[in-house]
Amino acid sequence: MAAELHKKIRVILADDHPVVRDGLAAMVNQQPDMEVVAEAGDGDAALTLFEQHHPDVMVLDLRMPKRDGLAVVQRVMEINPKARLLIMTTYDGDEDIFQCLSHGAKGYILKDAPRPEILSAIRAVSEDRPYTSSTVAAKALQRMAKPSLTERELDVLELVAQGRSNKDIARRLSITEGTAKTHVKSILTKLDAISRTEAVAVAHKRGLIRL
Amino acid sequence: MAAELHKKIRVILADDHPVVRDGLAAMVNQQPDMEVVAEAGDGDAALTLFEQHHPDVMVLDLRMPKRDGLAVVQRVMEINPKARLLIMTTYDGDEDIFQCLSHGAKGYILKDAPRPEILSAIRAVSEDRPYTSSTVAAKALQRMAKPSLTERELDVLELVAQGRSNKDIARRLSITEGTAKTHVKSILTKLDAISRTEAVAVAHKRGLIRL
DNA sequence: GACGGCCTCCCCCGGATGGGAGAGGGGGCA
DNA sequence: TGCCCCCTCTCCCATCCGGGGGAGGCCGTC
Repeated sequence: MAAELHKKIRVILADDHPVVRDGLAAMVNQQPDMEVVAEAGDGDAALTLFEQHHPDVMVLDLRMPKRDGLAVVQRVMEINPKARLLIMTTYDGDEDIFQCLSHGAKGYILKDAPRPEILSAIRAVSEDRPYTSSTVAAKALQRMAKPSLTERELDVLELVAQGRSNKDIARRLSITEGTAKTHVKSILTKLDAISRTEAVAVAHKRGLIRL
Repeated sequence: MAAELHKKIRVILADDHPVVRDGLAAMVNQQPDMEVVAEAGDGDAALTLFEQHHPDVMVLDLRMPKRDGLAVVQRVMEINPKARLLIMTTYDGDEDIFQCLSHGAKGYILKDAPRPEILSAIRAVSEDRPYTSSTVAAKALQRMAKPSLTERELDVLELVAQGRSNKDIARRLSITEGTAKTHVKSILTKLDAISRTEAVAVAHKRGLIRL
């Protein structure tokens, strides 16, 4: 398969750390079968460059200024549903990866992956084959088994994580305190937590919330 | 100052992301006045390589497997109090940086810093001049003004963040529930929070706890 | 139409939590 | 020695929180 010399894999890198971009670029450009055609430091730039270059693969950091990885994935898939996106991030507990994958990203890989794994992920995605690191695959299975929170519950959870009281949450969401309590109780049940503080801890661990 | 050709700055890089090491190495080795003499992927390796090479500067990631940046700083300063360490991390809300700086690290810089800033930080530290990014300096001032938690309070805070009840905390720390409550109340006062959940949120924001 | 999920609201109640105030012992520091 | 901080423990009390229910309305799908 490395014998296909007719065309190099054209790659765009999007990551807000110059250092990481340098490392990836060096790694990619050393390969005979791929090359970096552009680099972006934020989500907006990634979109612009994607439309300019139409790369074979775009490597996307999940956490970026201006527009995060998920937003970029959504927009890119609107522009070109056949786009091949490889999500790259630091933390493997991130809930967003599932969102990205379900929105059409072809692969997911951790930043601390060894070089060969990163390169083979890029090659896989370039050929339209999905690539998911084993740890993520395992988490996906776990996740399927567990009940997921509704939109409203996520709204409430976010406020709970900020340390708001039920009364305060009710005020901010324009619902009664009783309803807020109902949501909180539901969250506790689904996350298998005894207190709101534990729920926040669990939510953090599962990447349901950030910041 | 770039005219001092008699000796290159000898640098060790310690970071658990191969990609980041590649990026830094490429950047450093392009400079006429510095070179990378070794790379480490975890804290233990960093220590071993430090003793082998006695570099002019060691660039240290705060979050590393086996032994984190702070532990490496402490150990290195025991071995050689004159060692020049540059701490590098992703997140600027991290409380550990102050620990590192007070334990003798010479500089601190964010991973998303532009290339020139990283290079000048390495040069500064190599000349034994402190280097601290402006955002960190600002935070340090803020921090001085605010009351800091005691050791015991941090113990309690960690358990609170895990979602433990006062009773549970008391059991784990072998104190009475009343005492646990006293600590929690003190934490709330110092962090200016109304509830334990808000305290956890504030603590996260200030980098007092992790995970 | 019937079913089920989601959001909204309601009830009761015991235990946990937070606010206020006090107090003793130990260790460090002037 | 005296002072101050930290850790420990105590008591009181209003409030919040979490567990147990139930229930109506609005959506979809089957």
